[in-house]
Amino acid sequence: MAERVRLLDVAKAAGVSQGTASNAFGKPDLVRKEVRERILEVAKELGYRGPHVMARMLRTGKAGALGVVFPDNLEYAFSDPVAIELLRGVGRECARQAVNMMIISAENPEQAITAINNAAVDAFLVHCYSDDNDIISAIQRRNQPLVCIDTDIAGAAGTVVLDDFAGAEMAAQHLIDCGARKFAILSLQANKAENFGPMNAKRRGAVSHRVVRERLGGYHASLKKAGIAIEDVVHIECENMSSHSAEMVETMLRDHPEIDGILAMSDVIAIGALDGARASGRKIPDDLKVIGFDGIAEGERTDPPLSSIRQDSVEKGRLAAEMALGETQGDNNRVLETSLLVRGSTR
Amino acid sequence: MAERVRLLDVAKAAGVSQGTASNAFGKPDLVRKEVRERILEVAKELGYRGPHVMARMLRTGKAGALGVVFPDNLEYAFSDPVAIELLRGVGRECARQAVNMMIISAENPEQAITAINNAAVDAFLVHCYSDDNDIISAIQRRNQPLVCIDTDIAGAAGTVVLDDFAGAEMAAQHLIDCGARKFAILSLQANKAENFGPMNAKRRGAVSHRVVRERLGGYHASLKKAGIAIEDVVHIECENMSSHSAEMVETMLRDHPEIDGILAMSDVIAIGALDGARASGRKIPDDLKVIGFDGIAEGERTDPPLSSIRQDSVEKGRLAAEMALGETQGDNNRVLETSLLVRGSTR
DNA sequence: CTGAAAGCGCTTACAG
DNA sequence: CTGAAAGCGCTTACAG
Repeated sequence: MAERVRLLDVAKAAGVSQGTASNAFGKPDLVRKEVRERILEVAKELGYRGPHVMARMLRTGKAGALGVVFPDNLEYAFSDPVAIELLRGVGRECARQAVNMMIISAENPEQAITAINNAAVDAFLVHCYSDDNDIISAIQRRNQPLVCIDTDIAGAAGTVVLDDFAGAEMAAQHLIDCGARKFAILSLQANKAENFGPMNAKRRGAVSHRVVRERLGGYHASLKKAGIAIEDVVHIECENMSSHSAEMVETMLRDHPEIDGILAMSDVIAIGALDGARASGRKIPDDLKVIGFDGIAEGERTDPPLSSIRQDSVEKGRLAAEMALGETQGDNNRVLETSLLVRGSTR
Repeated sequence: MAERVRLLDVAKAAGVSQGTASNAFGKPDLVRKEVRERILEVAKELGYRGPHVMARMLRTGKAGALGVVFPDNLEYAFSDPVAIELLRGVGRECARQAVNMMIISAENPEQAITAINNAAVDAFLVHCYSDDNDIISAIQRRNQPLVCIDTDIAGAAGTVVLDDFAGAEMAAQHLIDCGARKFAILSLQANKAENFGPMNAKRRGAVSHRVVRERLGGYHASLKKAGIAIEDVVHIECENMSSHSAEMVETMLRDHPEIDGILAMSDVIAIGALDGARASGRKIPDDLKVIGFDGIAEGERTDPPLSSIRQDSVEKGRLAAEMALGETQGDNNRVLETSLLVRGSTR
């Protein structure tokens, strides 16, 4: 490959100083029109490809990119429908602000830290459930704006979370209103230790993921209000994967045939629950009512269509990106609302 | 904020040269253990945050990131299930090679070109349908490895495409084997001009998107072989969106009630076709057989489950990333195979 | 194994 | 509006 043409080469060939040549590209208003055009023409003749990105970055200190990290599970970003919606929102805001989107990729936590240190970005966005995390610390060490989604982290420039408590309250209240009395709660993973299956009271007390804690609290609040004892509620911790929750629900319905209402902490889990319930011979919503959480599009096509608590994940991502990129004034701890979405799986 | 601590500050404080300090971080083997440890300790005391990313990039010329561009439609990346699978594959390979993933984001083509010029990456991956494209030219001007997915572009370092022709042949042959005789083809967008609706012979001759050209060719080959005249086949160009194809199919079945086989160029289109056919009172597969293309997971849950031509989009993305990052020897024009996926929508 | 020096390519005060 | 100069922070030949 030929030697790279530099700005200085262009400047010399055009008979101007390097500074003027630089301005011709970066600040066109500062250069007289004829001069600018001559510089651009000479540049084209020499095959100059425009200012070197890395050099400009070093000089200006601006990377023109937003880093996005998924510390809990790095492949998760492109698997979970909710995470994808989030990315769509982030992408939208990045496009609006003419900033690229750097997805930090790694196979394991150690590599993730290296990846974070190697990323030329102006700010970070983190989606995670827990806050005690080496990856988070690595980001904080970079000393750049950091916005957290779905969890609170001390020292973050901002936080975007859902009013998970209120959403869960709504979900449980809705099932109660539909006549359910014997409840099962299908929980998302509650903390770092993977411990899928029945969730006893001890484990329910050791929840470190904010989302799980809040949603559990919301469910319980409505159930208690309706006079239902929490000890009588079946709790199961599920992987966020339909095939897994389907199995869990089949087993559960064998052990607890009386269950007539399922509160699932995600639509992905709820969709599996529909499968498991159908395989167990239950008619939904007649025998058993199921409500999910998130309101993903796929819930429209299930059999029956899935009731849920709708959240606007796209907006969640967009807003977080906006905050990270520093266009937001004032309050930097945002709580987004949810709404009840009634479809065929409850009545 | 305090002044940034530089490597030179660390070197001075540790009583070594800057070069040695640099090696302590980047090439630990070249520095005696005690010296290295002293340097690292001094660094920690001074609050040195590790080598400045941009400076290292400028010096080494390596960005440690792969650029990913979706020139046809920039929001498409996080909307289309097939694009998301592609991204998952790219992400997986990036993780394997410890490289980050830079998604080029922009609201319009002009901004996209700026975004490309501002991206500090080592190589580009492009997913697109057409090859005549200002955005592609902008990437090529960067003079970095470029791998194209789903289209051929002159001067690309590599290409990953599907054997779309063979896949489409299989799809049509399968419907013929199932007894269909009166066909409709639901095409993806055929070229830059959005021209949704009936697709006459003239427009069928002006297809610039490779995928559409190949799939159309494959369908036609099987149909001709079965003695079906192409002029009798209804062709409709659809937006790649289920709600749109559903409408198109309702109208189509009103105008052409004889249709008993639908060949859809994507599963997203096919899923809409199922809706449209159901709304028109057709029983699938008894009255009408439908086959899609792609084999996305969502096709398992439709009513009835969708037959399709399966492609491995994850592997497509992964392979393209591998090629772009230069780990591939030999042939750099890969053609991936497809397979027939028979489910409830055909019999 | 260590040190002194050059230079990656640019932008931005500064002086005119 | 233009030019000369400094410096962003690092890594890497090179000489010892």
